Amino acid sequence: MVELVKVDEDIWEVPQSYKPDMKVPGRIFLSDKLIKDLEDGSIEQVANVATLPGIQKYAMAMPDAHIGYGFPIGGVAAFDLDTGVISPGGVGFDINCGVRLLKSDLKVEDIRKDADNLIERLYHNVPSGLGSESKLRVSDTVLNEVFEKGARWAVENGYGVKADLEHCEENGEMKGANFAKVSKKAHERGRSQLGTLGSGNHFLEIQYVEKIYDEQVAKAFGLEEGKVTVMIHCGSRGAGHQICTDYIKVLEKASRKYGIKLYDRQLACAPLSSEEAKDYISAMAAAANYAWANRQVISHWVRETFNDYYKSEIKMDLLYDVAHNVAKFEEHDINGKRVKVCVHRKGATRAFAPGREEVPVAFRNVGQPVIIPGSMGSASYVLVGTQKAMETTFGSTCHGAGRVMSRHAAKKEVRGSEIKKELLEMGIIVKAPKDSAIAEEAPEVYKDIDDVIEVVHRLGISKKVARLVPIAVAKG
DNA sequence: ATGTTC
Repeated sequence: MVELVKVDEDIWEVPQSYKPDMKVPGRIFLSDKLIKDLEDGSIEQVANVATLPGIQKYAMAMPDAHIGYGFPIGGVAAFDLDTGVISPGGVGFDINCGVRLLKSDLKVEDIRKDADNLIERLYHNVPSGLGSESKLRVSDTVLNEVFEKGARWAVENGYGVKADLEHCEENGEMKGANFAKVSKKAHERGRSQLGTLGSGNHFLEIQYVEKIYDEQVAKAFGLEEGKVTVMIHCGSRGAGHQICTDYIKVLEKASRKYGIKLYDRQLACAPLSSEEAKDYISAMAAAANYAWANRQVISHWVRETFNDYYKSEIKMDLLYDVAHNVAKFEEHDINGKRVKVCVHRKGATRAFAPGREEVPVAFRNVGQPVIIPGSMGSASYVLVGTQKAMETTFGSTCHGAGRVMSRHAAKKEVRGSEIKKELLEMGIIVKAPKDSAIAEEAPEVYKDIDDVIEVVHRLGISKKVARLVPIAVAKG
């Protein structure tokens, strides 16, 4: 196993000499404390990614990194448009898994007594769990619209307001999506799941702003200490999963066809200029749009639930919606030149600096809101994108706490009923379909979110704005 | 993450 070289505080390098075909070195952003939890396999995966054609600067891993399919989760890699590739493994199975944060005007002390009832209703109104089906049934024609318009489809059909769209990455609508590139099977899986949370670490959480770190940015984001927020963490469900599965096969063939040497079969990819890559990109965009529509529909039901419960219109503005599993075409400064590259972020969040045109006008002078969900029962964070991120990580940061124990191991090691009790003693209500779902997501199977955030803050690849603490959580 | 096995 390769020795990591510490090049600076919180920065570790996988030397380019480790594998003969590495085009660039690897960079892993980790504190001395967190490096103990880093699996050897993650380092190997970073090195493997560095062998792919056209990769720029470094193959990177954020402090929440762990082993994933081909690329590590927490991985960032940018590829040159002429010489580089795109890989479904660099995006992930849950295409455009992401997080959004709704801001209410309610105060934490006013809502405590209602939390039990509220989460019960939210749990009822937003279907969750493995294979969960929506109360919304869409026709083929409508589903195609969802694939191509994303959150805009939802807003145009009464699920939310126009302002919501301005507060999503890509306005909740990735261009270039083509439903014709989505298989029949993916269509079928998508039809019944629009407006569902899913399972695993996906959740819907009532929280409050416990602490503000940056008054000026918090003000620009409209965050106030003691105010209630709602966080929604989910993705593209079975549709995105099927699209990923379908295109891994296509790109495995393409890898052979174009003679790309793969250190790991899971790195299947195709040159960005190829037909296979273009098809995957069109389908990936469709999945991304499905995920945005999904989070938008869920947001609408959350608003409805609160309004109905309090018998009045509760302010529930969208702060922002981030995608942490997607590949995007962006301009970055590389070797003194501004070039367009394809940035893969898999379990990594865009953290764009002030001034970037991708950042909504309302936040353009402070930077992009970065929303980082904690594990169940732990804090979540709002951060802000920085120039340092642009220079160091192609404008990227971490996406969460990151696992330290597999789902399988967690189910054996941890008792869900115990966790539920412990959380309740801490004042956190958990609603889940079964106790084993709670065990898989227990706080102790994740790294400490505060440690992960400390690293990205100290590195400056995003800066702390606010810490959010859970009150009640509904999960799949 | 996922109708957890083409």
